[in-house]
Amino acid sequence: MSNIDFEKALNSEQLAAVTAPDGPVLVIAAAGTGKTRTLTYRVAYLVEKGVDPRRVLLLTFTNRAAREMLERAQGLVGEGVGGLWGGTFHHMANRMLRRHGDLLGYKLDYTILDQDDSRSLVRAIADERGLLGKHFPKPDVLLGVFGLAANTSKPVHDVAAAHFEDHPINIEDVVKVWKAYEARKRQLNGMDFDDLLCNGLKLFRDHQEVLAKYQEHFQYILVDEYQDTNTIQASWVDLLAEKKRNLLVVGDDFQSIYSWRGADFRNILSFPQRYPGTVVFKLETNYRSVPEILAVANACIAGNPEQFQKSLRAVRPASKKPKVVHVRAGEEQALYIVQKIKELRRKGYTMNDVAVLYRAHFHAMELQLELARERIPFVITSGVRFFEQAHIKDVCSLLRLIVNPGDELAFIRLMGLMPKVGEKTAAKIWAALGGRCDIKDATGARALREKLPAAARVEWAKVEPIGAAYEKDSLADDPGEVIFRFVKEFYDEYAVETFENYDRRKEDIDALIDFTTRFETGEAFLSEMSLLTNLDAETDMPAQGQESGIKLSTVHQAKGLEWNVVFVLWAVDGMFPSSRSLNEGAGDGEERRLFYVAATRAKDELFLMMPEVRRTRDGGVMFCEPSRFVREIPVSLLEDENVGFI
DNA sequence: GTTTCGGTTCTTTTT
DNA sequence: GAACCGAAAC
Repeated sequence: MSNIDFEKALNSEQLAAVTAPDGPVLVIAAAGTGKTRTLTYRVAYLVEKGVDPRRVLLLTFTNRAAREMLERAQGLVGEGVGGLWGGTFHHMANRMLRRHGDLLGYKLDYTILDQDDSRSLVRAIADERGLLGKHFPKPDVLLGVFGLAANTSKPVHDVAAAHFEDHPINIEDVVKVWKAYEARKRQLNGMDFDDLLCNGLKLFRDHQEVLAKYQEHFQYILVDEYQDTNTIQASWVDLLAEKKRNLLVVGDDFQSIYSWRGADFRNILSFPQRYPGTVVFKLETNYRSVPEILAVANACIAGNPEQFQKSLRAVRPASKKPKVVHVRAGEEQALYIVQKIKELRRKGYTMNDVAVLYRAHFHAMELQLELARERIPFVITSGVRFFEQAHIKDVCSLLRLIVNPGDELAFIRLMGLMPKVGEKTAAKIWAALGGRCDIKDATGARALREKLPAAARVEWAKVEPIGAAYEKDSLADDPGEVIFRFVKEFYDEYAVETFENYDRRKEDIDALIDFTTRFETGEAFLSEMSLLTNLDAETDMPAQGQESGIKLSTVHQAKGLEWNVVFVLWAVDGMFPSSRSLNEGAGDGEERRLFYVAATRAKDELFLMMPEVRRTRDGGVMFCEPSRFVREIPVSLLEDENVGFI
């Protein structure tokens, strides 16, 4: 019943990859060459061939990519793709660990710690050891080191020594904090993001019977963005695919931009050696951008010599050259963009056709102000993740504690909401309760009540009955109801008194409660919430959604997306490439790839913004050098515009 | 000893 | 903003 005309829908490069025979396949897909299309059709092709979709695994790096591909595949073969395993590495690891985590000594209701939780825990540990404040790295820096060690399977000691090379940091202290961090996570029955991956791998390595089951189960494995896999992920896939060897990976080493979290594009380069008999396909025909933009992209990436050679072939007709816009400073940059946007609007572009991309969130500060002043709608993928905002985490803390009574972090957060209770008091009570607090159980609830200060006891009285009602009203399968009652009985009043922007926060909370209805257990909801990014929140949360407007985004978050018109902010040395990354000493290869990703997002027009000066905090100015990535592009490929002093 | 509050400083990239 | 620091208040 083949009702898909593969030959008509795909070009010859894509068709070859889609209909590739069984065995290892490597698809090198340059930007805009129909990578998603190819993967989607590959899924459809397999299903049409009679493969049971439940035995196909599709791994992606973002939830968005997973959803997009599943939706598109469904469009092709209808309900036929139902049951396909699709999602991020973290999701898949979580799915397996929820079944088999007990083999590694976890209780199956373990909590997933997000960045914010990990940070609190590390801070608390450093504080207890008197390491906070003075010459000791901040929690985020420590977590970066721990994470890199985990994702590259290297000892923390070595990674820390390399990272703090010429700084007087006591490496032994760093290792001690790490050990304590590991122990505390165990105690509270929690895993951070890296633990999900590491334990996912450990599960396969240490438990042959589990591995064998999944090896047998998955007939076909497809991996998207393979250039961004780290050692752990690559090994995990290798184990899983070992038996059937029907592994198809897609990627582009030019777009590898996650080495700072352990990604190693050598995984993709060495794939043919690791899998003898690999068939390699190259997709180089670019449908997205006009030839002038591709010429700039090709010229830019030529600065990175040691990569797979490939170049983007244009099919669209000639158009305009990308523009380098010289402006005075950040404010003028914002003014120029606003003016240009108005022009584009007159030309018939809608606001959804335009994106502004930048290296770091704070680069867009002036622009945000200017857009707001001009009442031009914009959507921003902000720095703070939706699910990590204080009010969102607050309202979930009760549910978290109920689901996992060992969740120290949830307990401390929840108690911190009570008057006269702060971090210290909460930690003391937690210790007095023996590192566990089950408020579903009347004895547990009483034990807690007795230890609270009088002022807190009054407030707590409003919350406590929800714990008792949990079993009685069978709230276990209704996470939203727990949050709803918590807000109604206690948090709403607290929020009014605490936040000056109560209304906005209340909207978020309502959207969150709405969001929970799609989950059948508290634990499923909590896992999902930790693993979703704010990008997903934007599309998943009804109240957040329906926005349309100019997109403001970091280049990292823009990966895989495209717009008709793209502005790149601050194309100057020190901003893009960022000075921090240059100081890391790893060269500028990754920043160049990032610049390449930015340029290849544009379909019709590309603007590289180049302010002459940066205002410093003390009111002075600092002159900026044009970005080395722009200087490397032959001038004949670009058009200059001098805005001068507005 | 802790909490709370007000002022100051500083922003890389993310599952 | 939000994390951090210091000082007042409990």
